[in-house]
Amino acid sequence: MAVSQTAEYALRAVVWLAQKPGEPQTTQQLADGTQVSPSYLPKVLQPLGRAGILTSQRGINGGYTLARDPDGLTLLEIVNCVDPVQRITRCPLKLAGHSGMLCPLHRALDDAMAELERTFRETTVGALLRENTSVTPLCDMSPATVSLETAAASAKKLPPTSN
Amino acid sequence: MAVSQTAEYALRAVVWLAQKPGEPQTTQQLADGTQVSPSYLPKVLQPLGRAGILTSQRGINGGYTLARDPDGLTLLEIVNCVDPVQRITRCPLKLAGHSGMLCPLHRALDDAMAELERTFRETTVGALLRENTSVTPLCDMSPATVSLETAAASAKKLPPTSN
DNA sequence: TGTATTAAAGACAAGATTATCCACTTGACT
DNA sequence: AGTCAAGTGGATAATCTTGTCTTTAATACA
Repeated sequence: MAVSQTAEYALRAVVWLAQKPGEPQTTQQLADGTQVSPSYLPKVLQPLGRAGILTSQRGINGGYTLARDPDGLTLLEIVNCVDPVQRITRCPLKLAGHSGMLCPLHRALDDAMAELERTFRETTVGALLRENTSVTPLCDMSPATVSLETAAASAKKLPPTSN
Repeated sequence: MAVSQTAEYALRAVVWLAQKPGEPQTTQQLADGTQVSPSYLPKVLQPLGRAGILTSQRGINGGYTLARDPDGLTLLEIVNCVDPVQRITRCPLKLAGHSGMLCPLHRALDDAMAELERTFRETTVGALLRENTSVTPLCDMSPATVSLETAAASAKKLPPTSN
């Protein structure tokens, strides 16, 4: 039982975008920065676009931009776009007498999902960025890694943009 | 994001068995009672057997029996047998500088998984059975349902055992 | 010892998730 | 308009989860 790959990818992408406000990031840039396959990433981002969490722009200087204030954007909204937290509202066994109420087992399972939901709802992207842990703001760019990544990126095909 | 089918099935089966102490339940009885496919159920139960949560006995009067005291048996142990709660112990992106500590994003994700784990660990099977809700102890047998189920079961092939 | 009953194990099928690729559209900038 | 750089959408493949079936092994009982 884990956060799905797709949800992971979506969260990484949004956090990355939140660190690049006003700079549209191409699929390639996002894929490099978040270590997600560039061919799969668009599939992950499309639901986020439809939900208004990010905007996409085609053509030169296009890419994805965060459309929401990071401080008002919860992790729950993001995961719910791509892999919704499924609450249990009625007994999965269709049993007579379980109309409104859940049996103890499914009550317990739904409580667990509710906890998960709460944790995700209480964390905003903005709050993540402001945490000053020793490691890094997001999940990337310690000095060594940054130089490696940009080296790899420019080696591929990117012009030496200032980044 | 939800509890997997397999984990659901395992939990249903264990709760069912906890309600039938000392009466080995055959795959068919368990499948009827928990509404799990009788051809899939054995696959779900085998890991529970290996973990010592239940015992199985072949032959006449065989079946599955709960091997543990329901009050000492947590939901976490059960789900961990078939669909382990995966904690995040190191950054999924292999980044330099993230040896011991998680970045804020993965810290948050792991916190959510920890909450899930805690909820499951704090609920025992015994506690579920003792809850006296209006619905029923487990997820089954309101009077109407019981008669329907036993009717269906005996219609299939079971001799009119006293049950 | 033989037979009926039951779980165990493994091969296989169906479905969902994850991932790849290509043709197409949009947009910016000559 | 023409051209290049991007995202969009659809078809397809690979992998994992879920489910089925058949054969085998164990157990009880006559």
